[in-house]
Amino acid sequence: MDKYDAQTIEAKWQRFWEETRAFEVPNPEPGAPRNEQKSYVLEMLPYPSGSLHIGHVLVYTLGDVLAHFYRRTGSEVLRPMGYDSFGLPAENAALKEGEHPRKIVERNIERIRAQMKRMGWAIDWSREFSTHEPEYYRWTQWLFLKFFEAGHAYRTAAVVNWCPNDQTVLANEQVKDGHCERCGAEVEARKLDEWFFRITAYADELLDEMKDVQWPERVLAMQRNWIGRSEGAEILFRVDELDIDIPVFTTRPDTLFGATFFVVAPEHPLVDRLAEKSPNGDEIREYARKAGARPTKERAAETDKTGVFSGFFATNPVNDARLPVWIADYVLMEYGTGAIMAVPAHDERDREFAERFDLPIKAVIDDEGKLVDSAQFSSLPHEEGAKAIVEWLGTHGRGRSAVSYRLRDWGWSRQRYWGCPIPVVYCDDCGIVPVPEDELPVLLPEVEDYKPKGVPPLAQAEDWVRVPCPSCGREGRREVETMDTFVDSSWYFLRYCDPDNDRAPYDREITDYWMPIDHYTGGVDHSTVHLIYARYFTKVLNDLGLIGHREPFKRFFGNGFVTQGGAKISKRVGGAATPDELVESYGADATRLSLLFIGPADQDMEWTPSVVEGTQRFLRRLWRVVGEVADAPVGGPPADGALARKTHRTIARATDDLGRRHQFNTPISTVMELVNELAKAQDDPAARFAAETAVSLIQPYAPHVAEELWERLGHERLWEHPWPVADPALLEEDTFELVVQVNGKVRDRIQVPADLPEEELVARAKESPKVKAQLNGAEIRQTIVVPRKLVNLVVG
RNA sequence: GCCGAAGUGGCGGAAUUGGCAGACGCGCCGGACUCAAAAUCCGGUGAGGGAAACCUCGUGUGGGUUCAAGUCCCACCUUCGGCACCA
Repeated sequence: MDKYDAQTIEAKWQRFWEETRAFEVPNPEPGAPRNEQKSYVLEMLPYPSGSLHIGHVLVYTLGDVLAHFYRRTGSEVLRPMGYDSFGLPAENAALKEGEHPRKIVERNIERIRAQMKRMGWAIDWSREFSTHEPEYYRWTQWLFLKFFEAGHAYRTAAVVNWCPNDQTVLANEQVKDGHCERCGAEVEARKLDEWFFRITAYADELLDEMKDVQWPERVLAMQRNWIGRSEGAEILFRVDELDIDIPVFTTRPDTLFGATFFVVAPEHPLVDRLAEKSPNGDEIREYARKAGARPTKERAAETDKTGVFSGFFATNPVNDARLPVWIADYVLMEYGTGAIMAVPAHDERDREFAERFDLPIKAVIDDEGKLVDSAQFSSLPHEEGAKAIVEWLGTHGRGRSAVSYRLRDWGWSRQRYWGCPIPVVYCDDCGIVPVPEDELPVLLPEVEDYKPKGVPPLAQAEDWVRVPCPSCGREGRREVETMDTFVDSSWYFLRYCDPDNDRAPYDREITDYWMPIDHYTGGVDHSTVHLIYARYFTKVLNDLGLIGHREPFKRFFGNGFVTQGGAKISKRVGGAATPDELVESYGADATRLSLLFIGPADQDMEWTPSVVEGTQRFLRRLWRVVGEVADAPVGGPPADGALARKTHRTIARATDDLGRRHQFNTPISTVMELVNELAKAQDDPAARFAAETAVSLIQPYAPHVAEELWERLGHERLWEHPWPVADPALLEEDTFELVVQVNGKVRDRIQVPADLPEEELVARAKESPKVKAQLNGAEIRQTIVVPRKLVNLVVG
């Protein structure tokens, strides 16, 4: 038999799949019967900011394995691909290369597409699109209009994250550790007008509907942390001298009797009024100005608490205690109400402040967790006390239970060029006016200088900006900011369902068939960004009646990072292998196999050349062994010997690992075992069955070599061939190795017939010379029998 | 501090419902083929003791439950990820 030649084989089948459009799937015809079993398999779409790296090979191979597996187990599989080509990542790549973003992006897309085809991924290429194409962003704009009309989108002045390097606003979700997620520059606080989506209105839905998805706990936990829901109470404190009530939020209403002072944040709107009436107004104003200008991060880093007394007192509604009102920067305006009741006995920060400024500390919970010194609530367990106190506040009109969130509204407009234009017009008379649907898309104009400089580059396109107000017809001005890339990617999976629709973003009947996505794969770095935005979008679209589901991704698989030489591979690092080089040296099949064989795909993994050398060696071995079996004459009766049974067990294991356990590495191991067995028993009557099965089971991982060997075995179109099914009758051997333990320690292993009754198993165990030696005549106190596994003899 | 995940040979990892720890692969050692090497094939490979049969120990640490624990319970330690002056 000839040598295994990956390049020739892979070229042959890739050409065949392309010519026969093997992986295109039609949409259901209206009214026609539909395949009951559909499977929408998707991986996060790539930014065309360069070419594919080894991490991409992992993600898309994971999706590919599933797509093949589901197709062959009877599902109609939708497995599309596109490019997240608008927005910062793509634009920054273009700026680096010094050419127009469109040119760079389109060049990268061509490169990536070629790489994907060279990997042999089973993609429905007829549905491909890029988010920067007007045919796509027209509908991004259309969806925005729906959001805007329904009050989900609004524009307001806010303190936002400003990246001085990228010269644009960033969403909270795009700031990691105080730095820009994309470029790493330290983020500044700026107050300016921004577009927002009211995602906070969906905080509870985003939490509650997690129960309807099968996601890794770690990802759900990240989203929970991000949303940061805290239950507690809002309580009104009265300042008589000023005739005002100040609300505070607390998660610990049970400690209300322990409040000994009161603090408002320096940015709190009431600070001006306090200063105005206070004898030390200048000091207050000075403190508030200085403290308020500092970012939260910096304030938190301060070791000593600072603050200034206002001269006023707030009244504790439960006991009329007069609490001195302080202004201090350890209280943040952006959380709760920007004012707190301070309970130094039971809050570390309040305690530090009390100690620093010599304020009283009053304990109201004892060692047993019961309330003390709390009037009629004393001696209640503190959880009950909390409820009782909130109830009391309610009946006296001084408070109610309340919930606070860490989540902020999603700021998504960018002062940059390369993004989806926002279809609104500013009119002096009519305000913000949406562009009529039939005038979409608002095309992104060409501008001379698209480089970021703090003001939106679109403002230069004066002819484009000046437009009649759609409402009154007088002169208006277009919005010159653009949408963030995460808006584009919040609905792209719907467009794949119906990519050529020019009357709507998609046909509801078609999305109702394909959606939700059955298996979504991508990096967990998107846990609190794309994955939360897409969930939010889906819920709004559902509430607007535009789609029939509330969660976009039924199951999410968060793949680990691939490292080479210890570094995360996002760009080409020195010495790291690229997919192109790997494919050239080892072929696509060995490369694909290597990334899934290293270890569990949901954990980070270190890729080394020795792994792909190992998988290449396996493929050569498979090629030789299966080739030899294929060349041998066919014949012999149906076999039920050891090799046949091993083959059935391999089917069962690979199927269960892939279909139920979503484990990608162990199916490869189990097929390797089968090939090892087959190599030793090529004359076995079941050899051909074993060879065919090995090829069939490895097909999702290494589709080219599998197809070629399948053809040599006299068959065709393995990718459409039903997945093998194990015969339950042949899953076990007719004998098994009985483990004999004495006092729980293995003392012998004996081969026995599978159908031996329990008493007989025990008898055989006792006959073993090794066991006899151990027992040494002692009396057996207890006998444990695990059928088909072991016998344990317990002696005194 | 809070939330989450994870600690197993020289290395990546396997062990699905509590039932033989270390599958599969890498590396290493020995052998075959070869003038030689590469490739390939065959065998070995947790640690300690022993000539061997075999024995003892062994899944981060310390306890516990059980005939039996990598797996379950309690208390810790370490690493990684998220959140964090969030009241």
